[in-house]
Amino acid sequence: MVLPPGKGYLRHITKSCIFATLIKFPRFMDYHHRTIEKKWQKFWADNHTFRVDNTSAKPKYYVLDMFPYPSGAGLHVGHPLGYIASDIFSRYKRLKGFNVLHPMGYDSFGLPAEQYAIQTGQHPAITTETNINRYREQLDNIGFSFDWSREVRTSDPTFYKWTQWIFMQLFNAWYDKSQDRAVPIDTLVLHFEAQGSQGVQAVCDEDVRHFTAGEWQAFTDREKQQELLKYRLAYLRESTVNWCAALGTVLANDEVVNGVSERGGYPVEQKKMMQWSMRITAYAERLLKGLETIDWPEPLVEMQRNWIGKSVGASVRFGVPILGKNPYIEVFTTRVDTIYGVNALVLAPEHELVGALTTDGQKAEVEAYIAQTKKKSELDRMADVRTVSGAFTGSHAVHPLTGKDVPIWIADYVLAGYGTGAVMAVPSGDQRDYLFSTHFGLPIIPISDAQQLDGQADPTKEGCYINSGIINGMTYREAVDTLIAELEAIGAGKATINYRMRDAIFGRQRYWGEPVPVYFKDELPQLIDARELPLLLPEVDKYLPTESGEPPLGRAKNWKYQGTFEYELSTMPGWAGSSWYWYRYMDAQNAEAFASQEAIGYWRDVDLYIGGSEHATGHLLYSRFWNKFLKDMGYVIEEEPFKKLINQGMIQGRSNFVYRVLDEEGKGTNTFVSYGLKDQYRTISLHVDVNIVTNDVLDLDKFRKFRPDFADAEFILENGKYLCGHEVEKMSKSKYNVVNPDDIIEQYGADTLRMYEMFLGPLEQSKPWNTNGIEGVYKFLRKFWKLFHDGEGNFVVSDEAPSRTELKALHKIIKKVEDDIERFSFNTSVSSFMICVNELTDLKCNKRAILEQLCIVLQPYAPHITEELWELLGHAPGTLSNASYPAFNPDYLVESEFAYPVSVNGKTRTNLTLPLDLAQSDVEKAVLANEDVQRYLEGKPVKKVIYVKGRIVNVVV
RNA sequence: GCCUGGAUGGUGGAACUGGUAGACACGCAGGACUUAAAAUCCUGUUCGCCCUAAAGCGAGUGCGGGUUCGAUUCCCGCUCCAGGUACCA
Repeated sequence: MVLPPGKGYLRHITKSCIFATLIKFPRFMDYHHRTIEKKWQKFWADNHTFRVDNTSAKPKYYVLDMFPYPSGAGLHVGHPLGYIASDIFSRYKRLKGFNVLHPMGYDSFGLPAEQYAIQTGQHPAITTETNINRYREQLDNIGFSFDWSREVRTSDPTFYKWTQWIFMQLFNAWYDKSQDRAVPIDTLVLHFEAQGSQGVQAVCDEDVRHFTAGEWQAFTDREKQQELLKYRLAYLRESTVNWCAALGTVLANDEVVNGVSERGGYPVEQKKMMQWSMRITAYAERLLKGLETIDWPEPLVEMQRNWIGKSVGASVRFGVPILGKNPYIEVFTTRVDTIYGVNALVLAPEHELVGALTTDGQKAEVEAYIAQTKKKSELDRMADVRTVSGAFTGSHAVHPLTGKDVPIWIADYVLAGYGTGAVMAVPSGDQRDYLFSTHFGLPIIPISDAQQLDGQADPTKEGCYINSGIINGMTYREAVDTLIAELEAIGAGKATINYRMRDAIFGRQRYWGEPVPVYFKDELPQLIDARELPLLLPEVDKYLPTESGEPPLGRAKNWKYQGTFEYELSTMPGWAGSSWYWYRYMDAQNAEAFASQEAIGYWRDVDLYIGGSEHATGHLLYSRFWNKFLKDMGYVIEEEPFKKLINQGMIQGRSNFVYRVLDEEGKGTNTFVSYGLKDQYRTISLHVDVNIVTNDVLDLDKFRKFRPDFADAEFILENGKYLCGHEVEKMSKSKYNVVNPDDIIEQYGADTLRMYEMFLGPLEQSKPWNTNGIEGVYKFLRKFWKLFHDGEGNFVVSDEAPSRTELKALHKIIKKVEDDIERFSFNTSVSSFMICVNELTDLKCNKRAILEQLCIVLQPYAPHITEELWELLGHAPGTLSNASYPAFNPDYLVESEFAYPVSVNGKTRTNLTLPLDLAQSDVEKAVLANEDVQRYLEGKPVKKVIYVKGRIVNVVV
């Protein structure tokens, strides 16, 4: 007998079936997933089956999952999807003879634990530890082949020591454009000492000073440090942050919704603060170029490209005599060819020159406008994107080529943060400029004979230029080259590349993160001594900002460097630890380095990385940046860290509903009507726990226990059942649609869960979780188990030589699974396993030669049941994990004949079995001789016979 | 708006290079075994028409066109859905 899933064994032997049980006993050998899975999980852990060495004669393969943040809610059934896929791949690669690194760890710094600490006073380290233990238990239940000896936790001092160490390397480096790489800051100091700032090609702040070697040497130490900070890759910068006074903290952009804090709804203001930043813009071009060398999903590559946002154009200086010291405004344009169509310069309202440019007469108007835009940005500015607004400053600039006066305006359609925060308005070529000009009655000058200006701008590059001075009559390409040359000659502009991406802020006014290994001396940041790493996170009395508005670390008592100097009080952002963690797995215990050169030399990069696409422009960009930096400094080898990347789809929730009948007054009654009959009543829908619903049929007893007020619920059934409605929503507790993998495993086993998650559909596709259908996979495993057992449940395999049909079934699956795994099509493998086992069941095949090989092929998907059967087959326990994937022999699949579908004019009419080695003329003869074919030809003359060997025959009349 | 995916039975999905659309499952219907249930097994299941049945006919992969002997697959135009992005000069 087979035990009913999910229920206690003895509890379910009712009186009436005890007799039957006694007769049929003993049936020990039934598929009993709970004992089997526990047994093998313990065996793998006790024997360190999946521990991997950093040396091997085998080729290396590194399979990485995006590590999780251990949240208090634990894993739901959606989380392991990617882990299961990567585990199947890892196990497969091991069978294929690779030395596979497949580790797991925790991204354990983060906001939720801190939030919990603020509310309860419990130290985030304790919360985190508890959550990690829960995660580990859940992960272990699924039977992953992780090498846990390499586990990392970003919040562990032995880990964040190296995060801090990398920060120090970034602080001690600058980007030399002449070598196109980062180099130690000492080289810059040497340059300054020898030649001053002359000839330095750096990615740096805009306000760097120009000085001679002598001047440099005469600088005070403080001046030197101040200047160097403008070059460092980790540097301090005044940045605008979302400051929420009520919460006393800085919020991330996604914590601000409609101008107020997501939590609590408090007002948020833009505040300037000194912040640590990372000069990621130095790597913009390499980050862009690298995308061509990696095998990532196209949408993700596209997202990174857009994020980096490269645009090629020119910067042009318009002279503004009244400005005095630097008498010009610089604009960036991708269409320098339209420069003769300029009718105005438009600056962002926040542009730093607005004050100086505003004449007395326009002052009131400009100030009113600025006030208006400020208010607007606090509200939802996106809403009225198309409203044209602006104000004239009263000043004029000089067109660099025509010498004519160009009025200077401000308008909020120009963004302060992009380019130079100023544009040259060309209404004939740019729709925004067009709307602006028509609104304010500015002239619109056509600049090309191909332009059609019927109520809108025409950005065409076709035709020849008109009204355009030195480029009149030229085409686009000629015009651009001519203009750039001319602008350069007169010192009014040059070809420029602009990137949308900006330097990343690298500080949070939070507690639960890595302390920045910096202290302040004379208000200048200094690194602590590397030997003092890690700089431990100090204890605080509360996890809130101080009364004076400093971050929580300001509360730490006696927390001073060498007892004197103030430490940096902000901590690192969430992405710090995750920007390099894959290297730590290579050599997780190393106390001397973040990983040894030998380990890095062996593992090099991640061959396969699986994770969600939500990290497209965060983690995946920062990681590539840090990796390139570490490579520049000679610590790592590869330019790109993740060779191939796959996004697993999101698993959404599938909610179930019951329908409560309402009485005449619209009040809820105690009666619930089944889904199909609900339209006959006035009802209100209520979420019901999906765990008490099977195939949309409600378990009435469980429902009565679901909530106390349902205890006496009555039902209007259809066909004797209560059917629930359903809807796809986010998986969340409040919607009662969370499915815990532990429950599934208890009922059906980990092997079933693993296979079912894969069976659900293509890995990359998002889909709702629906437990309907899991029975099919469970049945499959029981059928597979039965192949090895007789009707009495005794393990019986035969040593007889397999038949050709049996060998064909086996080799079909060997080939199919190999092909499927290589292209990450795990769902089709599961189907094929089912087909294979169905075939072998029909053949009553229990031959060792077949079943042994099948165990190996199935092992990556269902590791527990296969290990058990492998042992029963007489192999040493645990050896299945290191078996060799069977070699595919195409001979077993060769067919001598094929049942051709025969179609007439493209419509399939009949099947005809013909030898495969028949010549085309013989095929035609055979087909045309066929009765069915003749019937469809209706005596019409045959024009042509299409014959594709092994595929189809098509008769055209 | 723009970029990127996607749309196939009652449901999840399959069809890999243009070659038998709906594999494999779920669900449903019917049957066998059973006192009964569970489990297991068998049969059927795209839709419509016709029919006692067998068989047959027609339509069919979001919609409309096209290329081709042949299109879920390639091309053009559209609709809807999902994700990303947003006045980026």
